[in-house]
Parts: sequence; structure tokens; C-alpha cells
Amino acid sequence: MEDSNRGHNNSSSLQRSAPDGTVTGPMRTRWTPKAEQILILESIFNSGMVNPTKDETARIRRLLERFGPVGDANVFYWFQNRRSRSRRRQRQLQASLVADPRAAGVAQQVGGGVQSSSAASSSSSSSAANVMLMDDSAQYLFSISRQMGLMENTQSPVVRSSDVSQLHSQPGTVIVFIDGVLNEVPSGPIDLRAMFGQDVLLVHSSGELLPVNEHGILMQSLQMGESYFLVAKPT
Amino acid sequence: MEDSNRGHNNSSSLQRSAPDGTVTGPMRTRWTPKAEQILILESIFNSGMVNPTKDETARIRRLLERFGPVGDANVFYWFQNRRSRSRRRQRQLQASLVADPRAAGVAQQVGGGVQSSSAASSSSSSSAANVMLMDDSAQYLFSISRQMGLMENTQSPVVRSSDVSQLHSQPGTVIVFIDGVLNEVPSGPIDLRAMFGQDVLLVHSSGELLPVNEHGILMQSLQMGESYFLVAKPT
DNA sequence: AGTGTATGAATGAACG
DNA sequence: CGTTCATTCATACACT
Repeated sequence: MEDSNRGHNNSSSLQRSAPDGTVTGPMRTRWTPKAEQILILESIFNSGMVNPTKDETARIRRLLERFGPVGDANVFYWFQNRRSRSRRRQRQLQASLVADPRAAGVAQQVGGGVQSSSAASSSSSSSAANVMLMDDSAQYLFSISRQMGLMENTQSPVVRSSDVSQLHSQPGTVIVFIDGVLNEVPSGPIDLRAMFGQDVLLVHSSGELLPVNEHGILMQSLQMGESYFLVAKPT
Repeated sequence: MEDSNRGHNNSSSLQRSAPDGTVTGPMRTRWTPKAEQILILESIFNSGMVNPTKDETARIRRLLERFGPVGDANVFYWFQNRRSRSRRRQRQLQASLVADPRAAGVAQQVGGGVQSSSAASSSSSSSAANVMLMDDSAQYLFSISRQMGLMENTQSPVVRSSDVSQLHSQPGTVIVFIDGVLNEVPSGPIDLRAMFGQDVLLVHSSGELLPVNEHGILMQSLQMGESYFLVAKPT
């Protein structure tokens, strides 16, 4: 694809001076997405729109612009990188499982919501196949990307599950959706029993069941912006 | 097979070990053009040869080989990508100007030297129509591509305007030709008066006059590898 | 104020 | 040629 509106030209007169004193001109500062922007992007990606078309990209950009300056290029790059890194993690997780099946390594992050391998390409595959396993708890999240048309003129932020404007994902934690509500959880292993009181399991929005060890400890870190659903542990 | 010399397969038994130590087998190193090679390529592209034929590609490759291993395929891909991305930038610049005519955005990069639209395809259109506006100051650059036959046996590098071997374009700067000599200038707006002492204008090698604001500040960033010419400001 | 890491940006290499 | 993938470069930001 391509990069339409050039990325976030913050046209301020930034300059950096080299050690020798020569001014090397305006720094091209790179776009640093706001927490809200990341949440929106993650939600969209996670809802199945992993490869927006050019005009979808523009719509997304307009959405994001409410929270700060953004260009189409930034959005384009974001999705490209997201796809790429998601795919890569998926692969290397797969590889490490083959290499050492008993691993199920602790901090190993699972990929995004991209389906296994082949036909993951095109846009808006409004994943209908994902509805399974989870006991009906709020999957309204999946409609976010489809609602965009409606939201474009509203002032209210897209994600409202809690006051998102404040969060910036404390270091060492990740922001995730659990049953549709925002949660900031520690990155790393999670004691599901301690955290949710009962014997439960987590299902990623892709339908994948997250592995726990014999103590009910989640063996993978949850991943920033992903959404998960609690299900009762089958006895 | 139709694809000339395959791209720079330095066939050494390279291996890469993943972070966890697992050996992932021989890896395909991708060609990373040297600064000199880029300058040559840019010069050629900029001189109007935007789509070299197969044998022109081979000649170019032989040229580039003095500065490091390179295959015909690399050259082919380079031109293909250069054309593509140049055209794209051109389009999006156009689009953004339509969207917001008063923009003329500061750090907005202009596309390459491809002429407007339609008949930009074929090779060696030794641009005769580009010679205009500029007051005769060294346009010998344009002959670089035509000189290739002569240079093929010489030892001296193509670009000699200064010791090019060292440059790697400090971040935040771009390397350009101005009146045929290499310059490293800050990417971003440039104060022509401050830099050149007089009231001058810059003309891109395509003939396009670069816009300046009322203070004589260049409103676009110069582009890496492009060549420009100084002309006196008409009073 | 140095070091490590996540990630935005760029671009070589392909594919359709 | 447009689009997509893989890899690499550059840097914003945390942590020490």
C-alpha cells in the first residue's frame, strides 16, 4: 500500500545541534500515538480489520485525529508493522513450541488476532468465525470498526469502558479488554484464581484458549490492547 | 530464466541464531546499497533514465560493482521501487495540496524527478525538455548516464564532487547536488538567503522551481540525491 | 546520562 | 505497476 497524507508533520521549528555545533536542521520527530489512539487501533485490528484499504485508512486517521495529529502514513505503517510483528511472533512461537514442546514459555507473547496463516490478507474480514467457546459475554467490541461511520461526527471517545484518557499503561503492565472492559494488568504470568476468585480460563478473541499451568497460573503475558474473555473452567 | 544476474547472493554460509539460540539456517542477506551506489543510482534516475532496459541495467550494475557486490536484480528492483514510490509521493503531495491548498507543508517532501504522469515509462529519455530556466550552471550531471560507456574502464568514481566515500547522510540531513556539487543540507526548510548569501532560487533538475515563502525560506525539504540549481531571483 | 526495549519509519524483495 | 512481506534503521521512553 502507500502513505497518503504524509506522516504527522509537526511543523514546529525543532532543531538539533550536533556536538560540533553545526545545526543539522529540523528534527523529524516520529509519531508517538496516544494511549487512546493505540486502543482504537488495537480494537480495530483485533476486530478483524487487519489490513485496511486506503480509504478505510483515511477514515481511521480521521478518527484518531481527535486525540492528536496523525497522518495516513502513520496509520498505514502502524497496521503494516502490527501485521508483520504479529505474524512474526506467531511464527516464532510456533517454532519454539516445535523445538521444545514443554516450553510454553512464560513471557512469550502470542500473536494478534490474525488467523493462522494463509488467507489473512484482506481487510474487514468481520470475523464471524470467532464467536464460539465464549459464553456470550460482551463481544460488542467487534463492532467497533463497523461503527466507525456512525462515530465520525460524535465527540465522545470510541472506547469508554473506563476513563481511558488517563491511562498510559504503567510500565510493567498492559491494557487489555476482559469481557469487553478495560483492564490494566501486570505483564507477565497472572494468577487467574487470585485475580478472578474462581477457577476460570481466558480465551483470546481469536478463540484461542490461553494455556495455564497446574496452579491456574497464566503462562503467557496478556498482550496490550487485545481482548479476552473469561470462561468457566471445564471440570 | 529471464531475470539477469540474480540479486547479490553472496553465497557464503551465513547463519543466524535466534535470540533463544536456535539456529535458523542460512539467511538471505539483502543488498544494502553503499552511499556511493545510492548517489549513482539517484543521479542516473534523476538524469531522466528512470526505467533502464535490461542491458542498461547490466551496465549500471557493473558501475555499481566498484563499490560493492550487487546484482542486476538489485538494480532492477531499485529502479522499480524508486519509480513506484516517487510516483506515489507525487500523488499524495498533489492530493494534500488539493485538500489544503494553503498547506505547502513545511517538511513535506516532494516526489522524485518523474515527469508529471502519463508517458514516464520507457528508458533513457535523455531529458532534453528539462533544460530550461537554469542559467547554464553545470548541467553536466545530466550526462552521467550517457557517459557510462566511457567510464566503465576508469578507476575514478563517478561522483567526485567531494569525498563521497565518507558520507552517510547524518540523520536529519540529506545529500543533494547543488549546481553539480555535493551538499549535505538539513532536511526541512532552508533559508536560502542565509545559506547562499544572496537572493536566489532553487530549481529542481526537472525544471521545477522550488517554492519559497516571503522571507526567502524554502518551503520544502530538499530530497536525498536529487540535484538542484541555483538561479538568481528575478526582480 | 547510559543502556535496553518497543515500535515508527524506511526500503529491498517479491508477488499477482 | 500496485501491493504486500521481511528486514533493518532510528528513536521515544522506561529503567538503572
